[in-house]
Amino acid sequence: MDSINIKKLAEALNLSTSTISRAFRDNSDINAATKTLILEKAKELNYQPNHYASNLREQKSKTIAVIVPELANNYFSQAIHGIERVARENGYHILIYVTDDDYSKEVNFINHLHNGRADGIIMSVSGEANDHNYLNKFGANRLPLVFFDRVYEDIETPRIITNDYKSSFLATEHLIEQGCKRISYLVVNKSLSIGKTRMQGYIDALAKHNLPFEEQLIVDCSNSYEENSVIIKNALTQLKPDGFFASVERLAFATYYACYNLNISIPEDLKIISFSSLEIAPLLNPSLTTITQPATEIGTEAAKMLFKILDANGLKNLPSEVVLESKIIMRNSTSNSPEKP
Amino acid sequence: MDSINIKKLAEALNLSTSTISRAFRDNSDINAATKTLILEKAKELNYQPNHYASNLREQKSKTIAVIVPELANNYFSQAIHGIERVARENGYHILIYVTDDDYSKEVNFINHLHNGRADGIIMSVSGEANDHNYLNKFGANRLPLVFFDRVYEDIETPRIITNDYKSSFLATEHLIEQGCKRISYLVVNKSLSIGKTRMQGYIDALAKHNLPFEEQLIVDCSNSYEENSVIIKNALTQLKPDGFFASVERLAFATYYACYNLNISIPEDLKIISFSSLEIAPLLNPSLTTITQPATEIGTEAAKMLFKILDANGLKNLPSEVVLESKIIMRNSTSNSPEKP
DNA sequence: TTGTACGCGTTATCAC
DNA sequence: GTGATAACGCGTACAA
Repeated sequence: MDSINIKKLAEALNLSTSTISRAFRDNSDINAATKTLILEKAKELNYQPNHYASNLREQKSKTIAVIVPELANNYFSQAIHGIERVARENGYHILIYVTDDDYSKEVNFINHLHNGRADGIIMSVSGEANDHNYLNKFGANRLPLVFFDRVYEDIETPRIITNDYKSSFLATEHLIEQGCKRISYLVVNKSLSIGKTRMQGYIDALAKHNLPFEEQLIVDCSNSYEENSVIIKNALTQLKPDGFFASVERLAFATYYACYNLNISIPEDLKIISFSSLEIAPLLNPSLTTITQPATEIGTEAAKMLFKILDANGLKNLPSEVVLESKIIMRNSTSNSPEKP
Repeated sequence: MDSINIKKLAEALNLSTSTISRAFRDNSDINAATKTLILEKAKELNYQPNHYASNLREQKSKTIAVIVPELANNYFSQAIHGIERVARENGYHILIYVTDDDYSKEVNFINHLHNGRADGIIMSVSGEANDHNYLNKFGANRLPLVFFDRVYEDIETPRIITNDYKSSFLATEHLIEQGCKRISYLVVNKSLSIGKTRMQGYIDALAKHNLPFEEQLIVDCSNSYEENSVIIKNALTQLKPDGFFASVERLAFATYYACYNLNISIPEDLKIISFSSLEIAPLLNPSLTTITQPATEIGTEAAKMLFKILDANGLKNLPSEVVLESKIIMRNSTSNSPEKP
């Protein structure tokens, strides 16, 4: 491996390594002429300062890590896209870690990242049912951390979230206004904060409209497509709901399949509204009424927040929470007079 | 910053840094007892070897970079998911770069990556219309590189692709068999290899079935949703095709919207088949007939290929091309007797 | 404005 | 089996 380094470049130009180094930083004084000379030669020889050496020297990595539960989900892809853009604009790179909703992977990732590999972490969490204390053991050495969407309530760190309670309330109210009397709430894990918050909106909307709340109408689903299929079919046949409020888009899709299967027609027999970032929700059969979160913007804001923390460098009068607005977009899956769009 | 390092850990245990270091590698000889002692203390003090120092020392980063044109696309999300899994299993991390189909960004990313930040690159290219020579200037120092899906034909490096020609041929034939006489081919950039290959399949299938090939039936679209909307509407009204073969899923979606708008009914008036990795294609209205690429598997194979190269360490009798099979899944958008599924 | 010299945290080599 | 030491490539005091 005869790759180029600062020393060789220095020799080639008959200069010292420090001068070369200076040519690549903005702060140091250096003769403009020598600087251009160096940069030219560097380009010619394809030299770039070694990232790891710089990092070691400067004790920072210009890298942020992004941890998400899954990737095959429009919401997270869009969020990452937002993060990537902001990161790049700031000269940062992003590392991606997928937990597959596995708490132990999350813990592993976080632990490993504390070896200097990243300057900060943006995470949507996976282990709400578990112990979050692993995040505290780093003490003051914990990397700057920003939560988005799925958060640990008991961990003190900035978070970017959406107004889930209000959206859920309005979503449920929308179903009620469309005539639903027996609305079921589909959730992946109702003990998770996000599932809980959304459920509370649902419960309160029922109460406001004097509809009884039945425990059994809370349908707790899993992460497995097959299991959900069974669970949802059972819910449909046994509970006989006339409305579904899905807390996650995946559950709406599973419901569509189940309804096709059971010959239940949406929206005549069952109306459904779902949290979803799917851009082609209008193309579904029937088009799906969604609560759409500003996914890209959430990513953007999360990244901006992280950079604020990194810039602040200890000063801690930062906003601890940013709440963005989701939008309810009404379509045929909750319509009373569905027509082809 | 009083973070822990190997020296402090050594002091805390009254050992030398070398011994500590040994405890963390698998190869070196070390007393089992001291090793467990060290690992325990390390855990207690939350010590991990600094990644950048190790990298500097070992001249490798245990990191691979993934460059994709876009992220808000099921295909690439799934591919990245596959890559991430394999990388993690090999103890590697992945950096993500999104070019937004901008050639200059791609060049920038590649250049920057050659500073030691990554050990290898997996890329789906963005700049086919441009000069690919920038990849050659690194000479023997070029990082190991694997292309997937979108490749530069003139760059010699392993690639993971799908049998696009055959799929396209079969897709077109399928439309013909369903009774289409006037099939239009929707492409984003017909000069790109992927657009070209798919087009050739289309052309040859027409020929086989004695259908005339008309230049104007090749509809060249853009990356802008608005522009495509206009282009496709024009194509529908002016060319009056009875079949669409979309080389990219985005164009199929745009067609759906256009047809809703123009009151053209799919599949009665227009049949459509598209390359797409959308998992909920069955839920569209009507359900979309797709050529589905094994996206996750492509990612997996690309990553495996890269690791093979990294392991081979120069030995170059590696397969230069892996071709995976796409599947055509027939649904209602190309059906002659559509019924609700 | 430029050069010298040291150290960032780690690991490989060579002693012991 | 363990310790001392040099080197990885770079950036910055400090000296010139």
